[in-house]
Amino acid sequence: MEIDPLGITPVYQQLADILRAEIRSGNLPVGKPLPSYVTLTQQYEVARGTAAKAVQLLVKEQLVRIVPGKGAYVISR
Amino acid sequence: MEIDPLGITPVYQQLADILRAEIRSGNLPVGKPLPSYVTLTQQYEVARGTAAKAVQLLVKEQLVRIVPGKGAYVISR
DNA sequence: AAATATTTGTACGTATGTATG
DNA sequence: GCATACATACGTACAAATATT
Repeated sequence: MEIDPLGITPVYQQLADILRAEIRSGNLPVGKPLPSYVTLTQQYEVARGTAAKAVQLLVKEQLVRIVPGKGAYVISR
Repeated sequence: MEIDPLGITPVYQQLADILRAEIRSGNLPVGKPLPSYVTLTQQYEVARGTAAKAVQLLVKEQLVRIVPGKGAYVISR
């Protein structure tokens, strides 16, 4: 999956879409943490705040639960 | 109302609290827009993103509705 | 017990895009 | 076209929570 920084869809949405797809597919299994912000920023070349915003969307969708100091864990798919 | 940048409560929460109080008191009446981000940043000496985050909280609480290019209007109190 | 590393939380400042008037 | 206002995005920095050494 690729992110288009110039696309119509905001980058944070694109990233959330990617992560959601990874969760739904089981590629990111329940109980496992998402890649850290640092990893996400490097892997998708987005800013940290953008990565955080994307993950927050998934939290709102109750797909992940964030544990400060630990990670963002997949709780459902 | 004052913001304490070193307080326990996050600045964006403090600002949201202040604005909420202004709305509840009728000081910021229904139908009127909140001060703009520029005004908020100057008045409370916070960053623009912080002001935006505070206003977003009020949106979530359905106290205000943001109209892009116009302002953040009080819709309830 | 203490120091270090990792990860999320908050906050800053800045730049650019989009919508409205 | 221009000014105003919100939206998105970047990069950076430090604090707080957690885990490990």
